[in-house]
Amino acid sequence: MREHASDVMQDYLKNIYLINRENEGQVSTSDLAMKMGVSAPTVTSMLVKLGDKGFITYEKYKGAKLNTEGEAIALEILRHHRLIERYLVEFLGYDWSEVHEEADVLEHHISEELERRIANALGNPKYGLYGAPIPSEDLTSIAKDETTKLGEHSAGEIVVIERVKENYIGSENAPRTRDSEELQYLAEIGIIPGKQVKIESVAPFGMIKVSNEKGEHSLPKEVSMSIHVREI
Amino acid sequence: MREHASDVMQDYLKNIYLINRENEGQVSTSDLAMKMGVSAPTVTSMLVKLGDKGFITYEKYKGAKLNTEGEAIALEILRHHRLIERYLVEFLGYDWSEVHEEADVLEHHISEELERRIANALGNPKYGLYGAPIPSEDLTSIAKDETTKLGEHSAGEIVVIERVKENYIGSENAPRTRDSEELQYLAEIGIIPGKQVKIESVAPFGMIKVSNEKGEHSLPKEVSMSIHVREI
DNA sequence: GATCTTATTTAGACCTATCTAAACATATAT
DNA sequence: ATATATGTTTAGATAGGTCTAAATAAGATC
Ligand SMILES: [Mn+2]
Ligand SMILES: [Mn+2]
Ligand SMILES: [Mn+2]
Ligand SMILES: [Mn+2]
Repeated sequence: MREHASDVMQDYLKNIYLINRENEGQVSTSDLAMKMGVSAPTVTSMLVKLGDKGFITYEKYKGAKLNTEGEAIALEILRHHRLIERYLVEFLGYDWSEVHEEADVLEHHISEELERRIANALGNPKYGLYGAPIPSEDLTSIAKDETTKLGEHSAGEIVVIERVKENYIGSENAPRTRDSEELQYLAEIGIIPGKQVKIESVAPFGMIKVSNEKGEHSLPKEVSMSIHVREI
Repeated sequence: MREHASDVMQDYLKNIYLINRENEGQVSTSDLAMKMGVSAPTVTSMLVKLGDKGFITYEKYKGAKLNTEGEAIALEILRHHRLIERYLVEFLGYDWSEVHEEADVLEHHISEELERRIANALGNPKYGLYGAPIPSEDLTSIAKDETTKLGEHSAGEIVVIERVKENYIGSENAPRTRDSEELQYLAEIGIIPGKQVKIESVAPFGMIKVSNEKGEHSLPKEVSMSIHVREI
């Protein structure tokens, strides 16, 4: 029936999907290499394989784009990831800053049965931590993200944090995965889903200054663009 | 520090440990091949690698024996396995016949942190499903198995089922892993931890006939030797 | 103890995922 | 339009885990 995708391939497909969310069009070799933490030639050879298996359409020097099958796999893994994260927080007392790496491994190794049971225990949620939408069980739909980015707001506005992204575009325009320490720091200064912040000013270089009950905090552009909020 | 053991190596070490429990002395290439579901040459080459890494002592044509390091890894994986099985049953409503395969995969992929949280949720138990002893967190001790084997009892005795082994020595003297259907069948005829059976007779070839509220059931030697009980 | 049988190892191959160094293509700047 | 810089692919190598076919060692039988 469906071609088999190894764990590693699943990660490539998931990351192609995630990069593509940020960055419409084809996904480049170097963006993927950065995200996957491997060399560019490694990516090239993998893209060829993924293309042969029909998961993606790959054009030399142009980049990769998911096909229907590849997207289904990406959504499947993303669903696992977000369900696992939420489960670990709600049922095993993890802090939201600690679950990402655990989920990044387990996402490839839970059975469909365990996925169902975890989803069920959580009440079959449509959103995971920080409002990240969870693909539906049949992998046909994924809730739309209704939020805006903190970095797009202007001085004086008050917003509610909805979501702190795990993956974002870093300072050199390279995608990266935020690590626990970074998430922890943001938590410490009160950048936590559900909490409010006021935009104090937007300084040069897109630096943004926000305030909350923990005081005033300056965030660089890349960071403020990775925090999703809702205006009130 | 410690040499790295891949997932596959972890399974070899775990299975060397388990075979050795049944069968004192060195573990043979063919027993391991059977248990792992791979060819004999594959095992030979893996035993050489495990020897080079210091996990086992391997002598050509004589078989393998775990070293301290290899045993620690085996116990670690076994601990994960048994904690996961019990967690799935107690917290996610799995039936005890369904969890083995799930645990066989997940045992390699949970972090030490998740292991601790799972153990904690279960009250840091010393025994898993069917009374299978769980190695301690520091991997130095494992509770002793106080049970006897159903197949060692005589007609007239009444025993309580303590444990239905997942791994046992099959009819051709080859170790095998019991599958869900088999566990399910045993469950259906009332061979379930905690339940009593009376030994009705011991027939030729070690065939044993037992009775309980579900009626009379005949079990072949290999099966009766894989069911641990306590006399009352 | 010579012979037959069975267990084990050796040899040689393949597939996956990765790397570095070198070649080449595309995009940018002068 | 040419030169330069950057991004991408090709080439060739390595390591892990597996296989089948063939050689060889150990164990069992007579
Ligand atoms: Mn992953
Ligand atoms: Mn799934
Ligand atoms: Mn396993
Ligand atoms: Mn552990």
